[in-house]
Amino acid sequence: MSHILLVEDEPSIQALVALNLRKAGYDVVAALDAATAVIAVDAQLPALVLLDWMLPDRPGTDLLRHWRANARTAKLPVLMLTARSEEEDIVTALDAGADDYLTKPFSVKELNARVQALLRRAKPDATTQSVEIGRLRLDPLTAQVTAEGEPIKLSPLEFRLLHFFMKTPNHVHSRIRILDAVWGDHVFIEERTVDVHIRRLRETLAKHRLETVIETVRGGGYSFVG
Amino acid sequence: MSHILLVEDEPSIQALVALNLRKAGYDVVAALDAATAVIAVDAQLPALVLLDWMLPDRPGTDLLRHWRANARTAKLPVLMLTARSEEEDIVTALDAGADDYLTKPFSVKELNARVQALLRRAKPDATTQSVEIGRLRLDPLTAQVTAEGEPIKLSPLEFRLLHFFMKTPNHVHSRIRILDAVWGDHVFIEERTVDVHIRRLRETLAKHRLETVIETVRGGGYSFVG
DNA sequence: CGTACTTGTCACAAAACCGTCACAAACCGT
DNA sequence: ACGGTTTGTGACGGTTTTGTGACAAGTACG
Repeated sequence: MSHILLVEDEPSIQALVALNLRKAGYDVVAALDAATAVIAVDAQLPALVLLDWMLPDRPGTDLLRHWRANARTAKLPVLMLTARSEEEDIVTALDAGADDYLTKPFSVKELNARVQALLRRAKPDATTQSVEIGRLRLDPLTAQVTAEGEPIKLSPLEFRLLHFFMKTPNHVHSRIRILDAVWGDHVFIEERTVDVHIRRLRETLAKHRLETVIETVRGGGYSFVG
Repeated sequence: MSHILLVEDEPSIQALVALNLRKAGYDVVAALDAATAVIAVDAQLPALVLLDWMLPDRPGTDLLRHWRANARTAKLPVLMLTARSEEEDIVTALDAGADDYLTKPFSVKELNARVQALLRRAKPDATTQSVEIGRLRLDPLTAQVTAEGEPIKLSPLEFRLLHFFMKTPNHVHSRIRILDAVWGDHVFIEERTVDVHIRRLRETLAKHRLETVIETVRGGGYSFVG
């Protein structure tokens, strides 16, 4: 369920990489230029960015520096894609704050390996790690939720919502925080919509004798009790 | 209430936005150009600035950079208003340090939502440190109170009240002080209302064999004994 | 196309909460 | 013991917050 942003202006490469990453189970958002990439990151912080060295509107390193300078995106894992393996380029890339680089042409296998490595390294915060609390188990990789082995069917949004709660059990989250984390920073959504989705989630969980896991904290928000 | 500075040179938009914000209960100060805005911020730091992209004397981004460079105004939440949704502009705006942006034309509803979100996000975190006194434990992060592990259910107000007492045990607090700290500085509430909530709190705590933790100090107020 | 599913929003219902009052009880100095 | 003052308590009405059912728009998919 990891969110990957691919910033690449060459359509053939973009298609190839996106296809492979999707096949590997990642959620891929593509951007053709730096401006689009900034907006995409702004809307939802991806787990990883694949960033092409050459972009039509701005050098990739420039964009990278921009992200590094911003607190919210400072630790965003970035894998740079460089056309040639010129050492100078690589130095510049790492200097700008790239976590890793890959020179074209690269094999699909190598790409996947690097991506996985970066995601794993960047995750003390388990986003690909499955979470298990009480009788509930949620696996982001396979997008499955089970209660004592029995699968529970959830909509994508409900899944993200539940995942968010299970990542920090017993913590109270305000509706604003929930919106930011589950929907994305820049969405324009009614706070009360959270309530509705909480209800739907509760309803589904209740079918598996889990009616008490999500608790209302009046005036504060909701929390997962475990 | 919250003080908002609106920097916008077009009278029609200024009037519209100001009207709506005032109706929403904000205290709005308007500036027609960058120079006036600087003076206004200098005079009183607003809780939020709505900054137009195009100003007669200076670009809005320029003004924003000026603020960001100054310690006093560095963390001032700024919501930029851009005329067109040109991605280029948005990038520049965020680059200059805008906290959010809004493209004209925008709905009143959306404006309010963004303003509210920014103000809420800017609010300093409430104390998240948990307090433990005797058999009682209060954790603001999870909004839970427990007596030897047993959860105690409290209303939001009771929670804040208890938290206040536990932060300074064995301290006598007058009703006025309690009102200021728990209800807020300038509320118009009967002093005796404190008594009622103390009673309710005591009642709940009594169920957990904690009937003696809140003591009455005749003529002085109440105190938490620990 | 049509169908099933997802998602955001609304309007109303239900529940919880809060402030206040009136009166009872406790306290204090004399 | 007494009058005045302070505090405790039960009850009540109004307000705020949350739950819920319904609906419409959008999406995916055959």
